[in-house]
Amino acid sequence: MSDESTRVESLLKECAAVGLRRTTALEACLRVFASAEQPMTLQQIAAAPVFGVSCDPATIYRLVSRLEERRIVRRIGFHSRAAHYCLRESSHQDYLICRDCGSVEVLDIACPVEHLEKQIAEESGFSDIEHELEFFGRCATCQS
Amino acid sequence: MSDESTRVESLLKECAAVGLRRTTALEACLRVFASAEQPMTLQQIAAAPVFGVSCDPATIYRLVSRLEERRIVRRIGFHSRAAHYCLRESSHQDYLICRDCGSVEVLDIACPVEHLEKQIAEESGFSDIEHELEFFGRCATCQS
DNA sequence: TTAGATGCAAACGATTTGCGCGGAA
DNA sequence: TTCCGCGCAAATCGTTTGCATCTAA
Repeated sequence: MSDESTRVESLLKECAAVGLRRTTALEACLRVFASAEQPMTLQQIAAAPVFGVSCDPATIYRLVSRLEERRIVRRIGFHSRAAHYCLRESSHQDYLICRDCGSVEVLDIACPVEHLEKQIAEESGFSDIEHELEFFGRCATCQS
Repeated sequence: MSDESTRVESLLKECAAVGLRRTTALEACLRVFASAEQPMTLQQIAAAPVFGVSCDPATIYRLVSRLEERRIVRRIGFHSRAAHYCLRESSHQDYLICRDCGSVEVLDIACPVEHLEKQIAEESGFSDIEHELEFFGRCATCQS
């Protein structure tokens, strides 16, 4: 609650610092992200109850794009047609996705590849390396 | 060459074994996959010179979907809007993608997470687990 | 006052589906 | 002869963009 509000407040400061205006939509959007358990699609964000009925998809699209450019949110691929987004602030996460029902679980493991990034950067000449690791399988429910 | 033909031939046998008919499109499609250096999009496949001028995208879509269902090809997300596909036969690969120009490199590293799959399966109840690991960065060219 | 945001509507690109025809088995 | 696979055309879906209006700074 208050915990989440504090979080949103600090995110808003971060946004202000990178030149974003404090609009209703931004605030609502951050609130959605802060309370989300999992990465969300633009549609899911737009449909969240924080926005009265719902919000214009184009607005959400541009808003989230701005947040992604400023590196406040991270984009995740999964295998669905729609992209998913989550806050960058939380530490890096890896995911386990059911290829039948599409459910997403956040994996609670020490990410095993972070140390590889430096090595790969050196060998390839790439800079600013990040990674994305996903496991796909069939969840218990879908196996029956 | 002849090496590639042998490979295509063996893939065709595999296809026949899972109930696919030996059509011109299937053969051409497998040839494209066999000679591809990297995962390809449906569009790239459809535009390959092996198909006269080009092939109907719907045909490629259904063809590749069938191949994916039969587990002959694997689908890969990357972050582009279009999905990429590659043959499953080759051993598992991890990728390094430039987030500016979209170029794809196949990483020549021992994949560090394969041993995690069993552990994750046990803890989560998921079955048939596979993973996808991608590194994103800016390639040397895009840094200038 | 003014540059950045929003809403609405229309354009796009990548699938995805319906349907009638043709060819592999 | 039968059923799978193909091409064409149309529908979907998730963005992505143009433009006029609004508003935080």
